[in-house]
Amino acid sequence: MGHFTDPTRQNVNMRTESVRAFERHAWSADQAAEALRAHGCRVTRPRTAVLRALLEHDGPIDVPALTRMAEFHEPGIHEATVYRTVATLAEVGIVTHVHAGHGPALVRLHGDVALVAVCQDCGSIEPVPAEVVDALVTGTLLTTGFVLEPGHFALEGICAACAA
Amino acid sequence: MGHFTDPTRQNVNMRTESVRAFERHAWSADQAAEALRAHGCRVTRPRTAVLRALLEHDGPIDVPALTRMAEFHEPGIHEATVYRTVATLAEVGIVTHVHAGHGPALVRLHGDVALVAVCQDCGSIEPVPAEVVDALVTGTLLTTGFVLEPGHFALEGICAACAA
DNA sequence: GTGTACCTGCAACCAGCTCGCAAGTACGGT
DNA sequence: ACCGTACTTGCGAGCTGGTTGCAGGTACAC
Repeated sequence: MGHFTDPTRQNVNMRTESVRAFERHAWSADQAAEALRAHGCRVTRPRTAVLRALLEHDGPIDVPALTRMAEFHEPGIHEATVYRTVATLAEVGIVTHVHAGHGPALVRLHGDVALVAVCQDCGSIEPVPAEVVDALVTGTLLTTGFVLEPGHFALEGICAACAA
Repeated sequence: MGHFTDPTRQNVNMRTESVRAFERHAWSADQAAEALRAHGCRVTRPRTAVLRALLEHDGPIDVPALTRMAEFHEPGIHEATVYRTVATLAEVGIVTHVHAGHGPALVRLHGDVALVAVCQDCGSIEPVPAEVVDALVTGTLLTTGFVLEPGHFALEGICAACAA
């Protein structure tokens, strides 16, 4: 799978500045718990487990995989609970979810770079450089008045490796 | 719903050149039938009904709505048949389908402009100008090597009307 | 006209996701 | 430290969008 689906490898030296910016996020476990409480939500063991799983896994991840990771911290956690937790975290502003073509939606921490491209061949997920995203958003805004929200959708195509 | 979901209204004078270009397509019913035969596919009454419905309805449309329109030409046509017909037409290259967020996929004739934006508020569908699309595709290609296929996904955000 | 391979209608099925409900638990109040 | 209540969770049923297996029908080559 993609660069961001394997939490054990980092390979930071192979990545550009914009790629590393994509992986950075503004949330720690404490900040997230604080944000939850600020919204009148309780900080429960299942929610903490989902948050820890999200923090461990940089990059977009689908709910079944996220559940398996959260299960490491909270055995027996139910997938429906993870769906509800993700919805709660989205309301609070900690995560967003993107729809990448046919498959399930992908959950990710609400970071600074917000647009990803999914390979139709191998399913890998790659970030799109911030300057390209900016050009798209401002270009669309100026020509049509449409305000794009890059955190809520994904681009599709063929990645460099599969195209070769 | 959006500008392209109501086949009875045209309002051409309110639209820009790029918008009208979006509505033009390269297919007539005869050309499409020819393309089907060239691929070894039979030209049946249900398929003709779906094609006529697509030609009547400029712009993206989901399968349930397309089925209702096709039913006008071929009463009793089954939704599963329309799904299969759309898949066949996609193989032949007559249509593409885009995934627009949460809802069903949208089917459209394989025309000249390939990227649309869907309003999360009102569901309206607007084309993105060709120059913005080109900048996105070439910018992504040059910086990451990723080959985007704008015909297969949609952008999301808030349209000018809803933003106001 | 005839045969056959493809296509259609139908219903069952599947994936992704949501919901209703009873049991459990975080946390403000005391 | 304890209690009470309102929020959360696990669980299973259910919903939506889409696919598939199969028996019967039909386009089209001959």
